[in-house]
Amino acid sequence: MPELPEVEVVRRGVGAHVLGRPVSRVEVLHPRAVRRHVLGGDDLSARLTGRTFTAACRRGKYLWIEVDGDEALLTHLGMSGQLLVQPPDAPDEKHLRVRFRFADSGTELRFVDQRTFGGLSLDDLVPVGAVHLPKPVAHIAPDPLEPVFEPDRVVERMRSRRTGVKRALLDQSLVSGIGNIYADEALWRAKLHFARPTATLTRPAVRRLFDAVGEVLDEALQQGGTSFDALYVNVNGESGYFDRSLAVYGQADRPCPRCGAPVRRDAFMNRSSYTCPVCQPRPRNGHW
DNA sequence: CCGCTGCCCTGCAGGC
DNA sequence: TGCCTGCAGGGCAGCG
Repeated sequence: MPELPEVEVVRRGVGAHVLGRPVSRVEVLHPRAVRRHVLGGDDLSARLTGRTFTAACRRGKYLWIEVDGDEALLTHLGMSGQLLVQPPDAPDEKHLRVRFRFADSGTELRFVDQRTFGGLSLDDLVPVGAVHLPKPVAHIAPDPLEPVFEPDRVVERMRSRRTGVKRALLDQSLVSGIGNIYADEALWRAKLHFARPTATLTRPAVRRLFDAVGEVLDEALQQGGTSFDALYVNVNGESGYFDRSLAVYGQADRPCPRCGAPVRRDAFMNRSSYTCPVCQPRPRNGHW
């Protein structure tokens, strides 16, 4: 469940259900789910057994659970990953990849992932600036909901790029947590076309864009994230409701909520971009 | 260093 | 009915 609001919903669920509970058994049911754990599934399992989850943390779309304070079980949900808290007698999900049992014999933590783009690993925590991050997350920029996010600095970095504004929004080393849905929604709110060159944007325009990013992420989080189908759920298997508030994402041919013009879909980066052709005119000659 | 393409997977919808 | 293509919310290696 991919973008920041959905991952944050899962982080809160994990934090509420598995902290302080010693792990009694880890079953790795699909090797691809632990491919980023270099020493393999048996090692992951052995090193977690008997230890206790102490905190649930997140940066951008990465989620990790600190283990006794010095290591972290790092998770990326990829396109279709889920972390579910389930009673031990609940039937195995079709795409169950990793199961964590606890010494109290209560609920299990399950990693379920249809497309196996996501995965788990156990990593050392390293200091990065004012925070500690799992090593593979060290190069990921702060997300807009973190206290260490510095808007002015990110505005300048974005303006110094030589690329289109949507490509920059999706670059997790510039600002993290934004994926295809919230990029399109924020660009619509800021009335910017996805191909607008970052270098042609004024400082106030980029600031307005990041204001829009912050608003759309906050609103989505308040509604439990965006769920188009059963693949995107919280730890209890429940869907979010922000799909009802989407202005343009997935809304091809439906009216723009602001001006009524039909929303258009364009191919972009092997994916799709949705825009209002009136509110977000395509830039011409590298300008607008 | 930076920007960009291709690829890793499974499942579903729609066209033929 | 079944086969094929295109598409899906992500990230990374490797290229120029």
